[in-house]
Amino acid sequence: MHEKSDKMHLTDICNKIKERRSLLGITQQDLSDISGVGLRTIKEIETGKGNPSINTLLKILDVLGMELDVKIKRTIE
Amino acid sequence: MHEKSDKMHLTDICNKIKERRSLLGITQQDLSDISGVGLRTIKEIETGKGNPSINTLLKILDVLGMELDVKIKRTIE
DNA sequence: TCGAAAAGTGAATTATTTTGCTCTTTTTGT
DNA sequence: ACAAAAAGAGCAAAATAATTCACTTTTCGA
Repeated sequence: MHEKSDKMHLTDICNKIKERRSLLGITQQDLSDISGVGLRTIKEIETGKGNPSINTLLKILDVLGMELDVKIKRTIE
Repeated sequence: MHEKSDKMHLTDICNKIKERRSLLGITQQDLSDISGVGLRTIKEIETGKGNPSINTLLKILDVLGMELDVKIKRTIE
């Protein structure tokens, strides 16, 4: 249950990255060059096979004009 | 500029974890036991010396009743 | 349909996180 | 003030992320 919940979250993040990059019309190579994160690492993340460190994630999100937010869970928003 | 911005974000996250745990009145050891993340790792994170992977962060946040959100940056909310 | 660009995969290496052990320092309650 | 509990740190081993290089597959426009 825990594992699954974590995985879901992680894949959600990965999907958002992939979608956002597509929307911006840049390639994985572009994202790699600009963010300084290795191309292979970006590929891993976008195919849901990665477990990046926060710093790696932040570098990528920054280029995509996105940010990370930590908040208290609410059952009903 | 990039480094600093990233660091700020990371320390923000670390601080929120530390504060939230205190609020809940549990020890680092408790958090370690419940989340399954090593005590040393939790200490590292709370003292701002860590760069946890997403999975590690999610395990901790889950116990603390918190969640991660990825969103588009807005200059003015 | 073709060919080029982009995306995905395997293997090997390097870098970093995660971890436990031990010890010191700080905090907390009585 | 004292003792116990909790938090912070150094060290080294194990696990895993990050990176490079080479190759295959898929996507996409002319």
